[in-house]
Amino acid sequence: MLASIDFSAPAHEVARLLIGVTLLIDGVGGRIVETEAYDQTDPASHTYAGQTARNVSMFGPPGHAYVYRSYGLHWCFNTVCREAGHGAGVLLRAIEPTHGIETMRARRGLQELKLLCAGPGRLAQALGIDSRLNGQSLSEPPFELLAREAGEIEVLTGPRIGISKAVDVPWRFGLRGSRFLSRGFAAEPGTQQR
DNA sequence: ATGTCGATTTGCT
DNA sequence: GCAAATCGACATT
Repeated sequence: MLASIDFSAPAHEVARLLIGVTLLIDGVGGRIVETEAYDQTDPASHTYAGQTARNVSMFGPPGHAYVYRSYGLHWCFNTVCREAGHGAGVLLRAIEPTHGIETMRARRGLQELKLLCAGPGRLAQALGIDSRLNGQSLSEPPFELLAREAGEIEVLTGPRIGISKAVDVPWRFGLRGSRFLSRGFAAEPGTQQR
């Protein structure tokens, strides 16, 4: 069943809606368990200072991909939010591997399931994400978004990771109880730290 | 279990 | 020139 996400909503709402949704690229991927929201009013966002060659797709239509290179070597994957021109998006930080696990293991050169997609760079490597996908629509191949199963899920929130500005904005979201998070949430003792 | 360091693109917010 | 929405290797406790 296809997921119907309203990507024109504010980034922090979309970030919450995406938890539990299954993302596949060429049939490979899994259930989204961790996201972070960024928007143009946010000093930690790539779009804070306006449009540049790197971030153009974040100013494009919602429901498309923004892919950028992090620290010069990792790819990171975002979904663009709000109406075109707002420069808002959601960073996918962790996925629970469910589809094409052997493909992901091969791409990552790694056996351990827990670390296959636990982190934005790892997730991008496992799903084969690179700049070719930048600006592409998420409602067309190779992308597939499947609605989460019926029933309640609990979403945790906390401060975002790896930034030095707006560190107190609680725009990191995670699926409670998942062992596939990139890190635990402070509010939830008992969840792993790594 | 925790620390530090290197790889290397992008924009200077 | 330098910091960055990161990760893995290697060192030390």
